[in-house]
Amino acid sequence: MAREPRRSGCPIAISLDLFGDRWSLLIVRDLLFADRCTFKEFAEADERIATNILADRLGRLEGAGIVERRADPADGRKVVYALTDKGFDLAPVLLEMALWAA
Amino acid sequence: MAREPRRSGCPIAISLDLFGDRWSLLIVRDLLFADRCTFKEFAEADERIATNILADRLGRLEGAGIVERRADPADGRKVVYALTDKGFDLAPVLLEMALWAA
DNA sequence: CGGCTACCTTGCGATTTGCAAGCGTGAGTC
DNA sequence: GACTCACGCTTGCAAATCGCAAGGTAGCCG
Repeated sequence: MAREPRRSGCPIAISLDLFGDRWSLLIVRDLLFADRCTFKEFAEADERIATNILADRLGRLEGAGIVERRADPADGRKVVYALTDKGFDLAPVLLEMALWAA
Repeated sequence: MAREPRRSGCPIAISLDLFGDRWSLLIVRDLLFADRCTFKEFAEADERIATNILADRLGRLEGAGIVERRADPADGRKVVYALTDKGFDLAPVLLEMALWAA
């Protein structure tokens, strides 16, 4: 998996390097608004992300400190994903995007 | 140039279908904050977008009603791009992204 | 006209995507 | 323990997209 080089110091460009694609923010949306937090639940969202892309994006988001993975203590097969504080801070971005489209 | 199929009714997904890539919002940023409005100026921004990608993204943004192209009356070679109202409405999205990265 | 500039377009190799199938481990059942 | 399924990935491979470089067309400038 190629690591994105930082293209410029512009904060907007930095943000886009981290989640400037058609899938990353949908995962954050699911975590914030749709109560989805497992691999399977993300994969079953309406937009039908492919599982390899999903695994890649979850890895990147984790690497960027936006989400955290934890084993489910109740079921060792499950991995529960959760937003970090940095991830929660993306809520206004998603909110503005939703407002714009509406 | 493939037209994106609408993947779901979610307003966030709709937004991402239109500008969910690493370049589209940088063009909007240039128009909003950097006083850039011609092809050459966009191409010379720090992030160094390739010219074929730039032409493609400008076409998509125009198709989405986010930017408008006009011939420069003073110089027939130049094409001046400008944001539509719909394009200006993206300012809060970019602002939140910049705040998040900072 | 001749040279220059602005805006694209084309060719093409490299990367990324998307679909499907498969794998490994843990849970539940007997 | 053996058997079966569920979950979270990984792999293979064709197709689409990207990015670099080069070319092409039309307008300006002398």
